Amino acid sequence: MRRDSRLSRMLHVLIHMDRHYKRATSDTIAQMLGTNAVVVRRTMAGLRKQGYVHSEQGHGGGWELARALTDISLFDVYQAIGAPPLFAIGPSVEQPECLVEQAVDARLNDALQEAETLLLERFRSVTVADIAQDFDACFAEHTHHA
Amino acid sequence: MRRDSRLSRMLHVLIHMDRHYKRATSDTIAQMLGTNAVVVRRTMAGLRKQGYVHSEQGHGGGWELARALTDISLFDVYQAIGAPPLFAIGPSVEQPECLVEQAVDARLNDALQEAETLLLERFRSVTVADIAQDFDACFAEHTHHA
DNA sequence: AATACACGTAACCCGTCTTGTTACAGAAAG
DNA sequence: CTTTCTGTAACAAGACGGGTTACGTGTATT
Ligand code: FES
Ligand code: FES
Repeated sequence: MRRDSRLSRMLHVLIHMDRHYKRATSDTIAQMLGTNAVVVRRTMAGLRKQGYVHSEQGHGGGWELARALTDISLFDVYQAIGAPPLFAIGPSVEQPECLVEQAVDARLNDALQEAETLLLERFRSVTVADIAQDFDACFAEHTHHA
Repeated sequence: MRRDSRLSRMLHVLIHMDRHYKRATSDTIAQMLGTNAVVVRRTMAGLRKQGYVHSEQGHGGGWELARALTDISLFDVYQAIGAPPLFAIGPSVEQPECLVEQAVDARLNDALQEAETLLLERFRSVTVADIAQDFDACFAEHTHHA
């Protein structure tokens, strides 16, 4: 359990639901992700709150897409899972007294802020549908050579 | 203990040694960082291995700079502490079978790689001396208004 | 109504990683 | 020889993502 994989997993699920099965239970999804149904529900709760997916209880229930993949960006999904911290490094304390430490943290935060801005910009500019198309292309390539 | 603060701390120490006391014991450094002497030795061991600082044992020993701050970049320090992981998010597994997951991870890694490149580029282009100068400027400003 | 199915959520444990702490060995100066 | 340092190993603490169990709730089937 090193790095937070929730974003990756949720993207996978969204595309899976769009391309394979419009409706899927937590258990099915958990199996394909190699994890647990509770983890799936826990993570997808965020997506539901934002209205990207819809869930129904009881017999025949499960999860289904509530929006087109073209209307969901990586940033949307990132936000939906709670916008977890992006970086594993950072300053030591929030409000350091020492002026040197303030200068250090300012420079460090500058660089981190730049990288974060770039990363989130990329997230904003890519839709889940874009990734699905990548898959389509890769799949076509795959079958073409077979 | 949220984010790895070793980089920030080591930068602080380097500038402290250059501007205040050329020689300092682990205990002194630990006190100014608000931590423990063993943690200081542990972290600074990397800087010593790279030849940025020098340590001497026994009575009157301690740490001192072995290179000018102008010759040490943030990237150097980052490398010296072991180049810890920069990001807290990432793909779930290394070699996914599912082509969708591969497409997801490819896009994700693309964005992360871009951000990492930018961040390390910034680290490379800033020397510890640059930060020390920031401090000088801030300090002058501070006393000027007093 | 009873049952099976599936989500919702809380509670708990586990693995990993940084950080803090204790303990002890070795080296250098007084 | 004692004091003052570093060098390391070993271990505990705290945080966090992730896995698991348990139980409640809603819904379709019988
Ligand atoms: S398992 Fe369905 S898309 Fe990967
Ligand atoms: S304590 Fe010496 S520079 Fe911050």
